[in-house]
Amino acid sequence: MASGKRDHLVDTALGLFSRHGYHAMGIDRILAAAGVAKMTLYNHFKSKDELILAVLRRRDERFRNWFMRTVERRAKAPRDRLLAIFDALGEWFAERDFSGCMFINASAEFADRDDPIHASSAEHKRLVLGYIGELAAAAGAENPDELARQLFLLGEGAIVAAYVADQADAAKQARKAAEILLDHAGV
Amino acid sequence: MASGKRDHLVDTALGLFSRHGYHAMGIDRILAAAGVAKMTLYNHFKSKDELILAVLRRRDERFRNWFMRTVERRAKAPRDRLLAIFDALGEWFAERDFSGCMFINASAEFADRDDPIHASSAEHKRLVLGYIGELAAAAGAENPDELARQLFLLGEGAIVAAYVADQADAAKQARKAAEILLDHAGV
DNA sequence: CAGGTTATAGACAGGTCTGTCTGTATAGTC
DNA sequence: GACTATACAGACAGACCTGTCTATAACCTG
Repeated sequence: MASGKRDHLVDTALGLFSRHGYHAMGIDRILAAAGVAKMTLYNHFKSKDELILAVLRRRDERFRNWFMRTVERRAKAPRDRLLAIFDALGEWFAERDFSGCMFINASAEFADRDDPIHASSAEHKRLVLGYIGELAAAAGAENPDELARQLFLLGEGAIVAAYVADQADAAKQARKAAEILLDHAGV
Repeated sequence: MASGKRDHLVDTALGLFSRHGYHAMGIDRILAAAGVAKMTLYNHFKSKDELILAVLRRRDERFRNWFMRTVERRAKAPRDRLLAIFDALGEWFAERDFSGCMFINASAEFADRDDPIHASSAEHKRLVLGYIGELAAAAGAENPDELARQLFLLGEGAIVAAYVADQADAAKQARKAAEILLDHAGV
């Protein structure tokens, strides 16, 4: 094993940062929860910020894998896959410990656009948008990029509505709006 | 004057929390920037959290005033006002020190839904949604509440896209999508 | 001018934070 | 069995945090 400890540390930190935020969750509590010594952390990471970056990389990888798999499992037809985006979001929002999007939350805490943590969050959003763009292209939309950006806005809006405003059915509303946009885009 | 110091303190804190986040910005820096003594703060507020709540109340009041005034100044016809929502957002995003939505950011840092700060953010979003609902009703939409919720999602999505993903033209994209939804709603 | 309110500066307590250091133990490899 | 890498516990430094306290100064109001 290259480093089972490192993996375990990142996993533990992922859960705690997600539920409590990045500044509010201290290193010591993460270490205690993971059962790992402090020097092990600083052996693998230069700083807390680097641990956060590793957490975000893992979250990006896991989330997008789960998201794409769920969309493609739930629907086969290209148009249906674009709608399944919102079914997947609905699944996510319904999780018992749903704590919003780790990347939106990270950008809130690391406001400087040049901060690597903010930049990493931006990159995640670009990748999600890119995936929606692929789906839109596969569906033969007239302007796939534009359609993708509009569906992306609905998705991000749904995340905020579900997390901040506690609107449990935000994903359903977004789906209804998406249907109208798909009709209009000739999909 | 009941308390010019208190007002000034809240204003200063508003700017600093907005630009740097709530946990990252300490009381001492706020006091130094405001030129106010610590005891003055704790004379007016029981704790830092109460200062944050006062900041959010003021931000809610100012933002919604500005938002409604801008929408109603830019357009007179009901349908145009629903679209002017996104022009107003575009204005906001273009401000030099645009730092995202203070309420979305507050919810990110105060994750517990029972936290008064999170609850206050939820209330702000409900009020914004309510205003859009009024505009949709005035425009004679078939289902004004549903239309309002969908436009609200586009607006929140645009905020995230502009702030997290650095999409400067998010408001324009949201406006295009909104036009399609308005057509469909018979407005 | 007197009295009370409100502000001031700044020390202080007690806690928490990140990051460093020491010395020990465990486990795998030559 | 010796060597090396990795992990351990826990003390520690130094900074920063919130919130309290004291003692003094300014400013209205009567």
